[in-house]
Amino acid sequence: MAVKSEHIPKATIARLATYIQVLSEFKREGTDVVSSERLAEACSVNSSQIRKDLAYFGEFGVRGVGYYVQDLITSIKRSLGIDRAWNCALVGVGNLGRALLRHREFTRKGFIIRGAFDCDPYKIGEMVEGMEIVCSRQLPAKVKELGLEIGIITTPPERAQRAANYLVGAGIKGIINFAPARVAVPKHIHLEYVDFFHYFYAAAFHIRFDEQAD
Amino acid sequence: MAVKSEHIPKATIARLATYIQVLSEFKREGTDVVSSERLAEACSVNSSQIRKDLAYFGEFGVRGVGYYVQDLITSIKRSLGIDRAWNCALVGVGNLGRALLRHREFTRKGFIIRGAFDCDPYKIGEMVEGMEIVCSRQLPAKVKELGLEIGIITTPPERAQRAANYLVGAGIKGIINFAPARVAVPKHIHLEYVDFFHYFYAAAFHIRFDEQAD
DNA sequence: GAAATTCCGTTACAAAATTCACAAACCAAG
DNA sequence: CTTGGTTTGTGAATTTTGTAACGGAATTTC
Ligand SMILES: NC(=O)c1ccc[n+]([C@@H]2O[C@H](COP(=O)([O-])OP(=O)(O)OC[C@H]3O[C@@H](n4cnc5c(N)ncnc54)[C@H](O)[C@@H]3O)[C@@H](O)[C@H]2O)c1
Ligand SMILES: NC(=O)c1ccc[n+]([C@@H]2O[C@H](COP(=O)([O-])OP(=O)(O)OC[C@H]3O[C@@H](n4cnc5c(N)ncnc54)[C@H](O)[C@@H]3O)[C@@H](O)[C@H]2O)c1
Repeated sequence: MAVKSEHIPKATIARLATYIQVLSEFKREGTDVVSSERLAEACSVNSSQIRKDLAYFGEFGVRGVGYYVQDLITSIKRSLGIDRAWNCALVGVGNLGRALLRHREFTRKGFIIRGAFDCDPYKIGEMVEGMEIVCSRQLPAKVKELGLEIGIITTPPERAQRAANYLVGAGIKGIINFAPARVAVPKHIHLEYVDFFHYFYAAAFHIRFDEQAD
Repeated sequence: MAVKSEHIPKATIARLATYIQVLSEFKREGTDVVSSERLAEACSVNSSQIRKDLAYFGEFGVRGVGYYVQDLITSIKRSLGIDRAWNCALVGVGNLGRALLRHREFTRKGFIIRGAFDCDPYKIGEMVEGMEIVCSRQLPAKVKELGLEIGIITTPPERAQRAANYLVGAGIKGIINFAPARVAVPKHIHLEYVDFFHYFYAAAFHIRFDEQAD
């Protein structure tokens, strides 16, 4: 699906992910058609917001009717580029890495972890969830062989830069970094930071702030 | 630390978390003083942004000098309300829940998981990381007994609402929901959604978008 | 089949966030 | 003590994001 406008707000992308989640729930409940008003309520956003977000990508609704749930899910997925599978490499098979490898939802949502890499000789060769843990040095070969496009970093923070270097050198296109460390990559590589503590900090701040307001 | 202004942007809170991360790295490297310019570069933001974000909470810098790294970390922590420990309850001890329980960083950062709850009779009584898995029904008693304030939901999505209800009923103040499901809670309860797929969707979108731009 | 109703897409407007720009504050050197 | 070189904190300008309003397309009702 072609993008109409030049720049799309980061916040719009985040909301589209929420829309998919809520729409999938509607679908499971057997709802076929939904208005922007009803969807907005379920997502805790303004209904104009939804119509505007969708307008960046095309016209998906029917005036006087609303949006067909299944069609809208398909359209949003196409807009986000998740109407196809993405092959992923996971670097760092520790606690978190294993939890991700065992999570079936990644495959179901089209993010297929096809390679698991570690540098610990005791771990290399071990099977996790039907996948053999491979030495990080083999990344370049595996990236080419398996067509890996997205790298997932779940190493300790002090090793995150090295993992990123391996991934970039191997020709990966994007990186999702779960380690709490900033990493430097060439600017054509897309980089996302996932920091759980952001959420905890925000919660702590608001809980204390709300208390003070009383 | 008193808050100067009424409303503080959500984005500011998120950035403060990044500042702490980067400042901690500076500290480890032995840097004592840092200018907003240098911090900005390391965080990939504008330097006025940093000064403005900090100004919401007070005046932490010295003109002509910059910010004392350790002092600034302390000040930001106080501003966010993480200058003390927060007792947490984890509901749903599966793959992800276990990874979180084993993660030492939570305790180090002041988010201490003091209770692990599950509803699976086979899991109740099991020890994980020195903690006994307890039946969810005991939440109200444990919340009072241990002074638990933040609930972490790591149940399957279809059980997330029930877990939230338990937590709210038990008197928790905030919830961090790792399950991909919207939940309804009274508005005095602070709720944060952690959805890994947001990051994957954003990566997929940008990788494809950047390719198209060529 | 006309009128009333619903609800999308878009434009116009308002609000919020970000960046700019500069006075005031600080330090170091002479 | 003064001067010169920095760097903060903040009001003003700019950019971005979100909301409201409304014309028009589709459906339903009578
Ligand atoms: N466990 C959690 O719940 C959790 C939560 C939030 C963030 N994190 C972050 O995720 C990361 C991983 O956490 P964890 O608990 O799984 O740690 P872990 O120590 O259990 O696992 C890290 C793994 O990375 C491997 N590794 C180290 N250097 C490597 C390299 N250069 N190349 C490939 N593999 C390498 C190690 O051998 C190990 O298997 C950490 O940065 C942590 O801060 C973890
Ligand atoms: N595993 C991952 O890497 C991962 C990644 C992203 C999101 N998630 C989400 O996190 C959640 C947990 O994932 P998981 O892989 O750990 O699943 P899991 O099935 O391994 O664990 C879920 C646990 O919750 C318990 N549970 C169910 N209902 C409960 C209730 N009412 N009260 C208390 N406990 C209850 C189950 O007994 C089980 O132990 C899911 O919603 C999943 O979508 C997981």
